[in-house]
Parts: sequence; C-alpha cells; structure tokens
Amino acid sequence: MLDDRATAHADAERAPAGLHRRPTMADVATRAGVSRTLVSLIFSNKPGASDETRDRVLQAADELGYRLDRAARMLARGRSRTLGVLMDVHQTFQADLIGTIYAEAEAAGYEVLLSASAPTRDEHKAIEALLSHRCEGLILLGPLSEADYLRTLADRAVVTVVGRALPHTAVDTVRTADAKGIRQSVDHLVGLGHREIAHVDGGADPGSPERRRAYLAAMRRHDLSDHVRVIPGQHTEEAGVAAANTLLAEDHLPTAVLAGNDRCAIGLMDVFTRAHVDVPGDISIVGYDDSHLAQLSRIDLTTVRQDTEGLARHAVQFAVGRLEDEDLDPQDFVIDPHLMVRGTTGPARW
Amino acid sequence: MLDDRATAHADAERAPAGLHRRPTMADVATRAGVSRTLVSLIFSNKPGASDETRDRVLQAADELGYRLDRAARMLARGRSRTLGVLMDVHQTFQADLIGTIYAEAEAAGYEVLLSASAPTRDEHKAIEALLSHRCEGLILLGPLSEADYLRTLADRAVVTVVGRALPHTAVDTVRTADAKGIRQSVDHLVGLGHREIAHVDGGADPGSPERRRAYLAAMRRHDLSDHVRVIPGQHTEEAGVAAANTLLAEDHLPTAVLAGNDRCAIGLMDVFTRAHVDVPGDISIVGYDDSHLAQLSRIDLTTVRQDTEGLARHAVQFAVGRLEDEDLDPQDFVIDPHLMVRGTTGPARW
DNA sequence: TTCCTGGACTGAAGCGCTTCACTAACGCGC
DNA sequence: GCGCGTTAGTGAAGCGCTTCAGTCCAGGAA
Repeated sequence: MLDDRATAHADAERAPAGLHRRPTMADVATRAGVSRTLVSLIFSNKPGASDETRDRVLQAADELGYRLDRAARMLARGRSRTLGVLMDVHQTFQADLIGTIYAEAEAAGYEVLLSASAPTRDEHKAIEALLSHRCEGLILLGPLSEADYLRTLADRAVVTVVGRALPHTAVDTVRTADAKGIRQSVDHLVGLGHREIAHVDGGADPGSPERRRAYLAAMRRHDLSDHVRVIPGQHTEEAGVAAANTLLAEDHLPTAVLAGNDRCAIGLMDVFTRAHVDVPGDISIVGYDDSHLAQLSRIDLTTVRQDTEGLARHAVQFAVGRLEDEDLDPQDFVIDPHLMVRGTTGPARW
Repeated sequence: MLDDRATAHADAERAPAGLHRRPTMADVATRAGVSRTLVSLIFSNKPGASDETRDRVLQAADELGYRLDRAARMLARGRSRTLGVLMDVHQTFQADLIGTIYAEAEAAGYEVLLSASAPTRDEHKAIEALLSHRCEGLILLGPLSEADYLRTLADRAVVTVVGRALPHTAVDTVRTADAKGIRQSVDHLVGLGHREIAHVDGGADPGSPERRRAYLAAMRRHDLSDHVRVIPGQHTEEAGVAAANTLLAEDHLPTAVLAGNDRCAIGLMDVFTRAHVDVPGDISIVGYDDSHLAQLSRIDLTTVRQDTEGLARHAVQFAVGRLEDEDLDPQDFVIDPHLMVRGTTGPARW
C-alpha cells in the first residue's frame, strides 16, 4: 500500500503534469491484433502488410490518437532525416525562404527543424541546438559566424550556406550573384545620368563584402572611381537612418545611393523624405532583396530581386543530395539576380 | 569476405553519407575510464561525481567532440522538457516574441522548437510536427485555427495561446487588452477633434474581433455611432493598400483611420501619400503593434504598443507552470497596451 | 572493534521505435 | 509431389540515453 503510493508519486513527478500516457505502437498493435513490427512497417509506408490489415491498423491508431514518436524513430533508425535551418527571425528576406524550404524538404522526405538566432541567443547556440537534435543537414541562412567555425561544422553535418560565399570549404553555398546585381544597379543609375553614387554597405552582414567590391568595380568600369563613397552600415533600417543623417550633415549630397539591402534603403528614404529631400527628384535610391515592403506602392523601391525560391530549393537539394550520396562534391551555386526598376530612381538632378 | 562487403554496403546506406560515427556517452566513458552512468550524471549536472572525475569526463567529451543526443535523452527520460512554438515567419510582431521565449524557456530548463506556418504549410501541419517531436507545451502565436481544434490540442499538451482570446477552454491565453488599446486610440483621435474615424479590421486574424468590437464600443461612448465605418481587411500591407483604395474611390474621406495593425497602417499610408493625401494633414492614421517599422522617423506611426516581452515571458511561464504543477488552472492573462503618439495623427482637418 | 552513513561510482533495465532474420502459408511450374 | 518464390506476418536485438537499485570504500560514532 505504502509502496503503491510511493510509486504513484514518483510517476506523477516524471510525467508532464495532467497528461495521459501517450499511446505507443505497442498499444496500436494490441488494439489491431497485430505485432508491433507490422505497425511500424505500416507507419513507414513499407510493403508487407495487406491492405485490409493496413486499414485496420490505421484505424486503431486513429482511435487511440496515436502519434509517431520522432525521437524514438530517430534513435532506432540511426539517422534523423532532418534538416536544421538557422535563421534570424528579424530578417524578412530569410522568412521568404522558409516556406520553400519546408516544401522542398518534405518532398525529399526530410523533416525541418528551425532554430533562430536573436539578440539574446547567438548563432553559435542556435546551431548547437540543431546539432543536438541530430540534424544531418544544416542550412544556414546568412550566417554571421566566422568562416573557420562554419568550416568545422562540416564534419558534424552536411552544411549548406545561403547568401554568403565561403571559399575553400567542404560546405555547399547557394547565393545570388551579388556582383551582377550591383553592377546592374550602377549601370541603371549611370544610364540615368548619375555620377555621384554612394554605397551604404552592410558591414559584416552576409553578402555585403561582395556587394561592396562589386560597387567599387562597377564604379571603376564607368570611370567614376573619383566619386566612390562607401558609408559603413548594416542590414537594418537603423543603419539606413544613420547613413542618411551622415549624408545630410554634409554640405553636398550624392545624387544616388546604393543601399546594402531593402531595410537599409527604407531607413534612408525615411530620413530623406522627412528632410524634404525628394526621392527620386533630389536623390535616387536602390535597395537589395526586393522584400515585401519594396513592392508597396508608397515605398515603390527600385531594388535587386533575389530568386528566393531558387535559393531555397537548391539549398535543400544540395543538402539532401550530399546526404544521400557521399561522393557528391560541395558546390558553390550562384543565381542571377534581377533589377526591379521602380519609383525611387530617376534622372540625376542636373 | 562477401559478407563483409554486404555489411559495409548496408552500413553505408544507413548512415548519413560522409560522416564519421557520432561519439556516444559510452565512448566518452571509455575514454575517461568511468561508467556510462557517471557520464550521464555529469551531463545532467547532477551530484555524484567528484570534481576531478567531472573535469576528466568533460575533457574526454571535448576531445571526442561529443554532443548529447536529445532524441535518446528524451526517450529515456520519458519527457522532453520541450516547448513547441508555432509562428508565422511573416508576422514581424511574432518575431519580436521569439527572443524572449528562448531566453525564458532556457531559464526554466526547457528546450524550444520552432515550427512555422507558411503559405505552403498550414498551421495544422506545423502543430502536428511539434506534437510529433513530443513537445510537452505548445505556445501558439496568433493561431488562426478554429477554436475547436485548439481545444482538442489541450489533451495532448499544455497549450498557451498568445494574442487571441479563447474562452471556455483548458488552454492558457496571454494577450493584450486590445479593447483598451483601441479605446485609447479613439480617445486620442476624438481629443484631436476627429469624428469620422474609420476602422480597417483584421478579418479573422488574431485579436481583430476584439479590436473591432472595441472600436464600435468606443465610438458609441463618444456618441459617434453614426460615423462608424468598418472596412474589412487583414493584418497585411496589401489589405491596407486595398482599404485605402476603397476609401479613395469614394467622394469623401474619413478624417482618421484605425488600422488593424501596423502592417495594414503602412499599406494605408503608402497609398495615401502617393495620392497626395497628406498624413496627418488630411487624414490621421493609427496602427497597432508598435512594430520596428512604426518607429522609423519617416513612417513615425502613432500606434498601440504591445508589451512583447511581457507577453512572451508570461506565455512561457504559464506553460512551464502547468507542466510542473498539474493542479494549476489555465488562465487568461491580459496585459495593458500603451498608445505611442507619433507623427501620423494630428488635428482633424476642420 | 562494529555498525552506520554518505559519497563515488556501477550494472542493468527500459524508453518507443526500426530492422534483421526468420516462419507460415500459398500459389506455380514441372 | 517437390522445390521455389512471394506475400504476410512475427520475435528479438539494439539505437543512446536515464535511472533505479545497488556496491564499495572511506570515516565517524558507539
């Protein structure tokens, strides 16, 4: 009697409070009058059960509210068939990739686990969490970590980096030809008569070194090296605000600004409009990403569109590919961007 | 010989390609010269190992690159200590909650699993994925599913809904006193002399029925029932754009608009500014959420601030609380909002 | 000296699943 | 009637971990 109570208490401590024991395959098997093995077969969509039995088992499972236990499956299978995705919840561009990643992974028979970095949670921690969940593939969206760390990940999992080049590594990279996007932007502006074209860069944010270099190269190509002006920034609205304020504090504005991304561009426009600097009358602005907001009629931002669907699809396919076939070599896949000309660029002001 | 090859092949098929076998606790134990049990103790931060041994084990683990296997732990422990979070990656307001949720969960000793709903992946699927990972607690950020379905979840896990009321259920709810926020907005506008105050609602999006009701009530309180105007919308920029176009197509504009949320407000402003309808000179606009963008100087949106940190913190605490103590009753926790008066509201135009 | 206590540590069972190796039954060709 | 292949199904081992129930050895207390 006393023993019973002790046991009951111990159980109460272990089980999540207030929940009934979760049904297992064994329960389903008993109810359907078959072996556990057969239930397992059925839930894995493998042959070996008659249609009749299959239906009976599925019905039994349904009645019990049975739900497969991924942890147990993972353990037993020895592999998880899971892709871990690192993202920054505040980068809307990354959010655009998530939908496609889910769809593509599901089609390939893989699970997806999301792990977000945030001010309170650094990237490192977010990645470790994914590894701890036995993710076989890691898809890192615009990771900020140093290249060396990312390289070391490669022998713990198949790693795919999106939106950032990472030369000399065993990781796949999928990214936009940032140089081309920037070149198109500069060409477009020069075509409109601009010569004083400044660039607010993205600091260490993914893609920005490439964009910065491309800006310099493009300016050189147009013999505008004298007009080069790089303002240090980041891929945030705040950075755009700061850059705009820097420019306004000077006696002379450039006639066009290439922002590091759309968020930065929006910050810039924000300040300029407030200061009655007309966009594009007084100054033209080009963004990067073609985010949701860029398309809004008021913002109507000329920007460089990245093929989010293509990026996401290839990221998943590379990860899955290398998981299924170890002989595959990691590759660096580059997708062409497309300049979306909208209302924030116009003829230079003189 | 033939057998060997067959086996090797089978192994290659099972293991994720190209990866070495992941070290286990047994490997660590062997290397450190102790039992598996002791290693387990140490990794669970439990007493029973001398400091010396502890160090030795941790070092061995480090050398091997050992990483605890959550799936195995989960299985063995019988519980996961994991909270599953449902979010919509495109709702920036929800992104703001994530950081705090991670921090708070970690403090309580819980893991967090994120599952996103997206156009290609409905909420139902996202929730099932969490359940399948044995999440004990579900934190649903602004779920769109019908109340009945959410109610049924309650006997599979401890459920906490954020940002939406859900009466008569076994789930916790944490939300903002939307009615108060709306009332403050209306009071503010009326104080500025507005009488024709329209409301673009959020359709079925979380919180919007409450906001709509509060709008009607506040208008009544000010004897403005005659001027009530609800324009059906959603919590997206597009909905704001559509609503603005609807209004512009009429011969007479209201003097103020209460948007369903900031995104909607931005859509509205976008169209108005383009149409040379001055904000706030010709029309005042109030948003809801105080999102990142609302604070930008150009947008500078008057809006209702929700206490994101408080919402997130309480959501986690309620979930954890009910997991640790089954006697706790679910509650409906309501946090007061705060009107942030900025530049998009001004005196009525006559 | 004996007995006890507590700290340090171990062995083995078992979590829910998959899978390997196996059995039983049933055609089918000859 | 025999061997054979196929289909439908089963039993048991084992994935990496936690935990229960010990064991063993100090160092006091009696």
